[in-house]
Amino acid sequence: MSKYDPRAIEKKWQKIWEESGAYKTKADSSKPKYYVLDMFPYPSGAGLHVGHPKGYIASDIYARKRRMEGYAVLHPMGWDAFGLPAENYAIKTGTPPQKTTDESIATFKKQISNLALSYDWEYELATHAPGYYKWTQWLFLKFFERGLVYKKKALVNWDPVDQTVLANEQVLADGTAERSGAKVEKRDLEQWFFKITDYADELIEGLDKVDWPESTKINQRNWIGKSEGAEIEFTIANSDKKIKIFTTRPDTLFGATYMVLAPEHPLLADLSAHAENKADIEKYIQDATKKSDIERNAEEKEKTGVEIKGVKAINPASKEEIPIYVADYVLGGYGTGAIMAVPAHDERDFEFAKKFNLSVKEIELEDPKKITEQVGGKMVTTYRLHDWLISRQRYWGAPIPVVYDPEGKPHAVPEEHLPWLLPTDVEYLPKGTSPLGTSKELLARTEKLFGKGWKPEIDTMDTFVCSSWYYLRFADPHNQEAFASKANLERWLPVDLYVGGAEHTVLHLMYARFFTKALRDMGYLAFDEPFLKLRHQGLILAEDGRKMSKRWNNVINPDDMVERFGADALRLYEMFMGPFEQQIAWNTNGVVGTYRFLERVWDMREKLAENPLMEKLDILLQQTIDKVSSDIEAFKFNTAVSALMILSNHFSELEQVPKSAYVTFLKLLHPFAPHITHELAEQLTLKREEWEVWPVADASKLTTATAKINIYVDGIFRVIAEVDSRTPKEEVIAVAKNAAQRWLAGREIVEHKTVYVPGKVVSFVLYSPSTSILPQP
RNA sequence: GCCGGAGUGGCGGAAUGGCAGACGCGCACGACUCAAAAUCGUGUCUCGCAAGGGGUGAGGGUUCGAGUCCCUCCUCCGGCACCA
Repeated sequence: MSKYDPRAIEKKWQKIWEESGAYKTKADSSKPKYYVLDMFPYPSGAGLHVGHPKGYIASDIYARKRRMEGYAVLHPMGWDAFGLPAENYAIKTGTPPQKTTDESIATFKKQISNLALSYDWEYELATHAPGYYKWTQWLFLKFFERGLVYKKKALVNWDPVDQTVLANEQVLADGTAERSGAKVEKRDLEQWFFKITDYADELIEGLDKVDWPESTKINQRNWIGKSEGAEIEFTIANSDKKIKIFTTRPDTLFGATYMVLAPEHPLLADLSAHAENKADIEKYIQDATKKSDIERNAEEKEKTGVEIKGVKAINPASKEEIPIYVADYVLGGYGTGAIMAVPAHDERDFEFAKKFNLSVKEIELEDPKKITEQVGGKMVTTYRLHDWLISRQRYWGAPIPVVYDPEGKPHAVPEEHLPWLLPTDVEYLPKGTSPLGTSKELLARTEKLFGKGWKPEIDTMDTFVCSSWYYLRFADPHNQEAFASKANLERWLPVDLYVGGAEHTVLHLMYARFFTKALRDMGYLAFDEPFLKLRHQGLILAEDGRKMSKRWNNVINPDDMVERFGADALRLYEMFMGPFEQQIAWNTNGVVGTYRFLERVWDMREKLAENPLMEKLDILLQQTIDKVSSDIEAFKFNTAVSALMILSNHFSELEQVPKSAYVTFLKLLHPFAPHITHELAEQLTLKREEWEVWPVADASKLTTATAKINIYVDGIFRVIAEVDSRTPKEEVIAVAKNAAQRWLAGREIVEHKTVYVPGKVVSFVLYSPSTSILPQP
């Protein structure tokens, strides 16, 4: 009797699968399609830890089940390859990002291959490949043609030491730059935007159609932040200037006793020119705009502000003159950047009014619509969502395919020049402008194609642009004529199951939905939502309960686990350790548990027999089929594995295991542990069609012939009686009465309160003078 | 502050309103062994010799029956955070 040897088995089968093309995507249009997608990873130099593959294992189990059910399954993997870590590494060492990225991809791919994830590697893609970003740029041009891309000035984080723009992620909570330690400032720069706000309403409504975690839907709705209210103009005394405010409470207009403008408000320069305290105002504005958003939030919520002295606004309802303030508790980026302050009805306004000794006016509420009309305002809808800023003053991204004529007017690079290649002759070290500005080749290329005095755009695109359409490219990743052919898009899209981290509840998932809707409106797609079913995996923490990190020296490498216990035991453990979406600490002893389970499954082949199924075993078998099937669908992998263990434990108790039951068990185990099940199927000389087929439970056998009746007396569970399932009600109650005699003796049953739940419960309620459950007769 | 989610053995966790603690880990004892490991077996919420009682963060409620539903509160985790 040979011992279970995962190393030998797994190596053998991985080789067979690779050579036979076992997981090639079948174009077979006679089969229904199913598209299972993982959020593609950023290939970092550190490699994988055991937490990374958790989602991949789950989606793989799902994909394997679908194949066994007769679907044509698309299950691809790729690389979100552009991004900051590779660039920062280049800055530090001078190694080109192309090189480090390709090395990281090779490492990731090798680690993933050890786990028998059934990807079709012919569908592999990477966003940094010119063959891919050509189409990212092409899509940019389509969005540009349609007016969904525009350029405008925006405030960005500026590092005065490194002389560069920083991403928000590179600014620490105290407002200093992560790299240089300099105090980050805000600068007004020309930036490219995607007009995602055009789709704000549809992005909210579409959420009702998809099977996503409720919390993710709520997060997206909150992020979009739709809010109904009114825009009302306040005139300025002795001036023809007006200030427009947004409010959700026009009914409180009479109570507006002062106004507040955000420090970024465009009218401020004008107003302060007439103010008595011009210098104070300018100083306040300067201090406030210098602070990063993060810093503005990190500060205690103590209100600050300055009055614009000598300038008054007129409340359009009460006609009273009211003071105007600048204060940073009003945000420039929301509504109109100005508010009417109603301290009687708003906590923040009240706090401010208290600090600056402003009057608080109690008022009667008006009808919102009527008062808005009366003062010449209008009802409007405002969103917290802003247009998507996609310019990055960075090297390692897809170049924005735009050139400027000698007058500085932007022009789209014509399609025939795509891919608009990322130059390689650049200085990575930030010098105050985007690294692409240091490329002689890019400038020469631009002048050669467009003429003397033309200049290239030197910003690159946010990497989220690249990942907003990769799920479309997977339908047809090698197409040179289009981002994907119509036929392939129709065949595979939308994604039926999408698995990935909960950290992407807002950005990536919303950008991708925006792309889908915009491309639908351009006629390229025929569906509204890209991801029909979405699930998030929970983090795997280290054994010490902290996040796995080199810093804590607590990282568990999946390669080591595969070496010790095999990929099958690792896969099983990651699914068994707890609810899929929950964050759980790693425990290597748990892998020992699933390894032992597989050992027992292995040893069982020695006691197979062509016996018929006993009724008890048959029922358990059918129940296991039913449970494992529905649990996989519901992403309750932990209880699915548990059900498999229960069946296997039952096999262990038997002298001989009926072969047919064992084969069914192998089918159910197969998506979880593909190597051992293939090996055992081969040893049993099973043909593909005999076992690589998902079993269906025989519903008629799911219920037992005898029912266990729980008997309650006075609300307390007492005893179980077994009866034939078909026994009529009166007879069951009679049996129950008999079984519970001990607790019923000498007491009177309230007959009409005897509860009978078929097949489950008989509950006797007693007359009881002491507790008076019911009124005495 | 607001919006989600969750509190169950020594640990991870299980439980369509119907036997709380499935399954796994750990631990204890036993078998095998010169011995250990591995493996197998038995036990493992708590009080009690037992019959029986108590027990799912706290308190109340609904119900024949509550871990599960409702109310109040506490704690933890995640997200948003002066959004007018």
